[in-house]
Amino acid sequence: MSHQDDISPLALNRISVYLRCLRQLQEQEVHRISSKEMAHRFHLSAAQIRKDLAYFGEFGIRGVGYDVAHLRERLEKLLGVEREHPAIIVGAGRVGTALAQFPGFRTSSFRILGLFDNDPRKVGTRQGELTVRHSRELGTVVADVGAEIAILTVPAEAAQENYDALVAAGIKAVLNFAPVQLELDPRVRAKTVDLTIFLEELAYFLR
Amino acid sequence: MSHQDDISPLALNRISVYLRCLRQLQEQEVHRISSKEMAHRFHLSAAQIRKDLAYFGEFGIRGVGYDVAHLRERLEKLLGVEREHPAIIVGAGRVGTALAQFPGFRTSSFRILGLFDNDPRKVGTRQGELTVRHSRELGTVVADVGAEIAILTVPAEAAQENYDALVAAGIKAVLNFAPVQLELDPRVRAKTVDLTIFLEELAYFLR
DNA sequence: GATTGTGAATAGATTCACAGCT
DNA sequence: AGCTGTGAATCTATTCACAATC
Repeated sequence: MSHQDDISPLALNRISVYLRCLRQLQEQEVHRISSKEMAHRFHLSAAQIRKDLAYFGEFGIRGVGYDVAHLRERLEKLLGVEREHPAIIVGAGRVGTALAQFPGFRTSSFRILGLFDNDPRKVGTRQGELTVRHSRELGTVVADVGAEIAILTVPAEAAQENYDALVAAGIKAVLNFAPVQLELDPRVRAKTVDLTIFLEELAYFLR
Repeated sequence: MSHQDDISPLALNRISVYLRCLRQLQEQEVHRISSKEMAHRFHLSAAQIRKDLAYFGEFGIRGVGYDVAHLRERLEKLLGVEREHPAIIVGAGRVGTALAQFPGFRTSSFRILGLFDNDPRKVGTRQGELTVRHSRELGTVVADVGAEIAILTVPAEAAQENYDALVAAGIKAVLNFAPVQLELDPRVRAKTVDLTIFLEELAYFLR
């Protein structure tokens, strides 16, 4: 928005971390904080905090530090989470239904507005405030509610076809939980989150 | 194990990806593959595959490629997933119970041998093959079953105390799903997986 | 002839250290 | 006096390109 698109995903993820820290500071009624103090409290690097923030503009006051509320607002705008993002979940298995009812979404900018599955036994069942709809209705619903983001929680072998269906439905971004290398459409950003890769990373260090 | 410990987490995660690809190739009865062909099939980089693999030894045959079954075995040993890893889940909320019954664990080297919560209403309930136990029993069970890895699925405000309890119980590694910056004990490897950070990364690119 | 393994080259990320503000 | 913002230095990762090998 305010800056170029070519920031590294690592730096971008750190911006999210800073935002989370700032929210916590605000709850603790801390109004001002220096990069040094923030690094100390949250086990981060002060130089990196300053570099990351300076990349997007001058957010601090020399000699003083950062205004917590102000910086938080700026970072929320930066990440685009100052407005709501309509989202859907595709795959009403255990993980999909768990996420559908995730209370953290209440305080986030992401609104889960649909939950889909292609198993007729699941279609029509209620999950919290949502009713499972058939995957074939994906296209209509994405258009109707203006869904931008899809969370993909289908089995590995169904991931690609569902990704393709989401692309066709006009979704903008996909968070994929299936352990596959998706063939990506350049118009639709995707991020894969694979539990076993995290566990294997930990396993490597077990000796 | 076979090599130094100072590999980057990125390269390590790519090794997991290669392993996943090799398993898929084996199912398709592909016995030999070149880095180029593998890169092409799975949308990876051939040079990087070779560099990553060569870092741990000479696994291929010049002019020919890699033996799928052999390379798979080597990578499994490398990651330490050729033996089973006893694991527990702490936090029997929606995410914890969904993971407890995750069918993917059946074919993995990770065995979920305990599920814990401190809510007395949850203690004693069954989740698949597991019965929820009270968190105060953590220490005993970790010792009894020799649990190495804990998956932490408690609310954010309870994450640090549960992490500390796991450290005290002698756990070796923790996969944390709570959105907090944990204060880490240097003896216990931890990896935090934060859903909102992934979603915010996607949100940034929505324009 | 084909493909690996690898040093050299490039690109990218992090840390240092201090000039420039408040 | 203290802290940010930043260029320069360092460290790390990726890509290139080719000699070594089958």
